Amino acid sequence: MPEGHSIHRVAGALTSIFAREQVQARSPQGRFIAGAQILDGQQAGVAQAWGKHLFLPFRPTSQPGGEGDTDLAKLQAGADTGYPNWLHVHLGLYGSWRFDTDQSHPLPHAIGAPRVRIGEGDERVEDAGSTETWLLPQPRGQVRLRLHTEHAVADLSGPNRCEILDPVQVADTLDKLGPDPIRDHSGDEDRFVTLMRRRSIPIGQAVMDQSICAGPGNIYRAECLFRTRINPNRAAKQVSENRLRTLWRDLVVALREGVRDGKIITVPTELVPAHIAPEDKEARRFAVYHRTGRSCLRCGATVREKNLAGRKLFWCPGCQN
DNA sequence: GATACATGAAAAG
DNA sequence: TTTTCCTGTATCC
Repeated sequence: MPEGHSIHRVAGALTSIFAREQVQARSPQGRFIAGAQILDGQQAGVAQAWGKHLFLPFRPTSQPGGEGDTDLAKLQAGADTGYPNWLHVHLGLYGSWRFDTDQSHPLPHAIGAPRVRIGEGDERVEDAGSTETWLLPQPRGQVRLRLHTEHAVADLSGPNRCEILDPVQVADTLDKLGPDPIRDHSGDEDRFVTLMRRRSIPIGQAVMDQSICAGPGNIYRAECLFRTRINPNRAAKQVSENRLRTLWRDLVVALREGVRDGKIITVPTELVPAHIAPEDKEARRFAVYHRTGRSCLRCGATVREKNLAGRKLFWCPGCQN
């Protein structure tokens, strides 16, 4: 259940273990055999994330060329990256990446629904890729795609999307996405404001609309609207430009902290409870998310919950106006 | 053993 | 607006 910050961490992990390496690809589960066959034996480039979308570029080892620049903004503008095959993964609600490495690479933390590492405790097998000092762990559960070298393995389970795109298709995918606060390129804040002010849907819904803003999920939308005191039920176009700018900047801060920390902690320092009730452990991490019926850490009003477009929305009716 | 649920999004109605 | 897809875990019999 990852929001955008997790995907940027996945990109970092995949880059650290696979970039510039020749990678073996398999589909232990069997649902991505043709795709794995295309990637198998190819050289990976630097992985990229845009919102919740992950892109890992590949090219045949026979293909000449230098480093190759996999920057998505340049690709979107039509530049040749030197990589013909792009693995595109969206984890959806319960996809996950899990990693194992030998001693040569730091072990990336698992990302997604099952927050456990592969490797430890798992049965190991002498498989292609195993070395004298490192045996590949047996795939656990439904592994759609396994990527590995002699030093590291990444297992992908339960993705919403897992496909191979050519550069034009990658650009088409990016065209449908709004600006990503983690990337925060110049002009992104203006674009965010423009897109928001065109919409009559509640801003609580708009923040999660990936064509307006790519990256925030249910937690960041609740927490950042709380932090900026915006009522999520208000129509997006009805929120002042100033407050929209404040919201964008808060999303930039919150999501980037998420990338840095590897977890979502959004309670402002001054609101962190000195001591917390046993039944309210979440209060240290979240101000409103999953705090229905509890007292607002800022104003004391009772935090509310309701269903909005199929997802649970949490907010404080006291201080979000 | 059901069953509900999850930090998502697209398709179907 | 509802259904569907993808998987694993928690919780309830």
